[in-house]
Amino acid sequence: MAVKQEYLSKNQQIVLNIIEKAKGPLKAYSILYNVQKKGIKAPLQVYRALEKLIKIGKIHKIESKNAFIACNNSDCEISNATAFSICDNCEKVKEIKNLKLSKYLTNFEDNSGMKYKKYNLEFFGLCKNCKLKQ
Amino acid sequence: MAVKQEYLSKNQQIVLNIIEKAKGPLKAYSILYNVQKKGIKAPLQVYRALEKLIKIGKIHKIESKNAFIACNNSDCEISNATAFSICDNCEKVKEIKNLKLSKYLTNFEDNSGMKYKKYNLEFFGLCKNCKLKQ
DNA sequence: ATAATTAATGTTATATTATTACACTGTTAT
DNA sequence: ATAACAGTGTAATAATATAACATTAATTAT
Ligand SMILES: [Zn+2]
Ligand SMILES: [Zn+2]
Ligand SMILES: [Zn+2]
Ligand SMILES: [Zn+2]
Repeated sequence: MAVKQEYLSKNQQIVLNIIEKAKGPLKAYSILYNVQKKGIKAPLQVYRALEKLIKIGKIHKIESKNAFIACNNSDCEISNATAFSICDNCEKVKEIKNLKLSKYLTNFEDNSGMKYKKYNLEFFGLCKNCKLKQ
Repeated sequence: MAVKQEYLSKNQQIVLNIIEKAKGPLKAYSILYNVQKKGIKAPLQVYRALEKLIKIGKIHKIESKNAFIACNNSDCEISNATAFSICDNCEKVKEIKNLKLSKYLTNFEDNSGMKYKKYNLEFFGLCKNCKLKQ
């Protein structure tokens, strides 16, 4: 399978680096504060980089948190089929890789027979750590 | 099955009414403008009502749109297990009622054996109307 | 019945998230 | 060389959401 080579611009690379280094999802303005030493000064520069990175599947937006996380799947094709687990307590977020799940949802037809070309699924609960501590 | 009776306050009822009458999801500030004649003056009054209505399952938040829609399921239990279809073109949103899907997701275990107590799923594609017009 | 507790309200101010508008630069295609 | 496109920089502003504080109403416990 031929993988499309994506060249990242300076700002896109800076933003991607910081998201990839982070332990959890980052918010746009937190990214901004962290990259100001690198010359990125304005929100828009961050948002533009985020937009591109999402488009090419390098990162995803966690919608319920307005935050951004690096893609955990080497397979880019799955970027229009995303699933996450989110801990209600410590806010830890993990991208779920599960072929059965993604197949099930990609092939899902609603009652009217309609199929979809993209989905985003967010699961909530307590992560292992937080479950133990209770 | 005993259904817990929920009494809505004045503001909650006003906000619910307008969301239920709407054809599609409403944004918080659009709700605000629409209820100012009824005496609700500030964003916080709307957000507080929304918070409560979400909690009791009368409405849901469409996370990818920051908008709010009335629940389409008489069964309140499903409010922690939500699925929507969203048209990329006309932005029409429909709550998906599908027992198989909700069972599948409610019972889903990730690779580490973890189960979740809540999920939200958003499907994207073209609705029937928009598919025809293409 | 009254005190304590909880839920809701009203209001102002402010924080957070995201986009519009405009001028400019560099790269690729014909 | 010109057009088309993707990216940049900057300022201003729009849109979404919450904090803080004072007050009132409704519910529950004694
Ligand atoms: Zn991914
Ligand atoms: Zn946790
Ligand atoms: Zn519902
Ligand atoms: Zn449509």
